[in-house]
Amino acid sequence: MSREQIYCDCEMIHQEVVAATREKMPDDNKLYDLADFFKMFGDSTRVRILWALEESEMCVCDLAVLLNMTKSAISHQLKALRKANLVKNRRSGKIVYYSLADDHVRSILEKGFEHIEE
Amino acid sequence: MSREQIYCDCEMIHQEVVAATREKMPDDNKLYDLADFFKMFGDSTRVRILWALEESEMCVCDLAVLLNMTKSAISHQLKALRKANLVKNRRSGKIVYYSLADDHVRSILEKGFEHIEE
DNA sequence: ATTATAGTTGAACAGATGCTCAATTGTCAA
DNA sequence: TTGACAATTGAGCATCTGTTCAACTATAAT
Repeated sequence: MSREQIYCDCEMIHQEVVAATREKMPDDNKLYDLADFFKMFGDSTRVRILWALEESEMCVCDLAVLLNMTKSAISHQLKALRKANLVKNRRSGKIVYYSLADDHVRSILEKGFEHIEE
Repeated sequence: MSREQIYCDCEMIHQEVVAATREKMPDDNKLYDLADFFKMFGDSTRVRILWALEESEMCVCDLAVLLNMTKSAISHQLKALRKANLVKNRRSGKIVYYSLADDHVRSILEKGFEHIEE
């Protein structure tokens, strides 16, 4: 009994299409990583942080004031963004400056904007 | 007492930067919409559906078989994708065919891929 | 050393999210 | 009109996620 019949209570309607697509699809693990990557853009706090850092390097306090949130909340989100390699930081005395780590951020944000503007 | 001091227990470090960024930032509601849009790409099931539909139009059964999931689970996600204007559908008899509704999908997926491939 | 401020961290909690399950709708064929 | 199959829907449930809160570290100034 094939793997497919475990879940789907239906006859396979278009076998060739499914088979061909299965061939062309990237590996599942790649697609999980891709979803995790986009998850970073799927929260308004993180999107606003990214948009802000697009304008200029900023410290945690700047972002907290700008977004009207606690430093803690911002810091937690910056940690997630750092883990996803979307932002990087440098320390100068007591202050930690964050900036974008990736050139793709702007173009991804803009592509998204194009969509919702329609 | 200004709006900012409600939340942030710190002195504003770089007032000009914050003020300038606030000017340039899009409206908050726009950024919430943007986050909601990217949320659609932030789940592996939906990403796999989008990737599959990039190859070819498919019915719910095809997708269920391809992704090894129930029709119900697929249908729920297709509903979300439809609501976000990312997929459209057409009925032919008992079968409902889904396809991409937006040209941006491919380029957004590819931009994401570029990032995680580094 | 003590104090103050920037930033980080982990636990806890509330709300969001994705799947399952059962019931239902829509369409076609007998 | 009855039965079969594609698809949808809503409730329920378990998990994930984002914020708060309190405690902590790091750095600089007095």
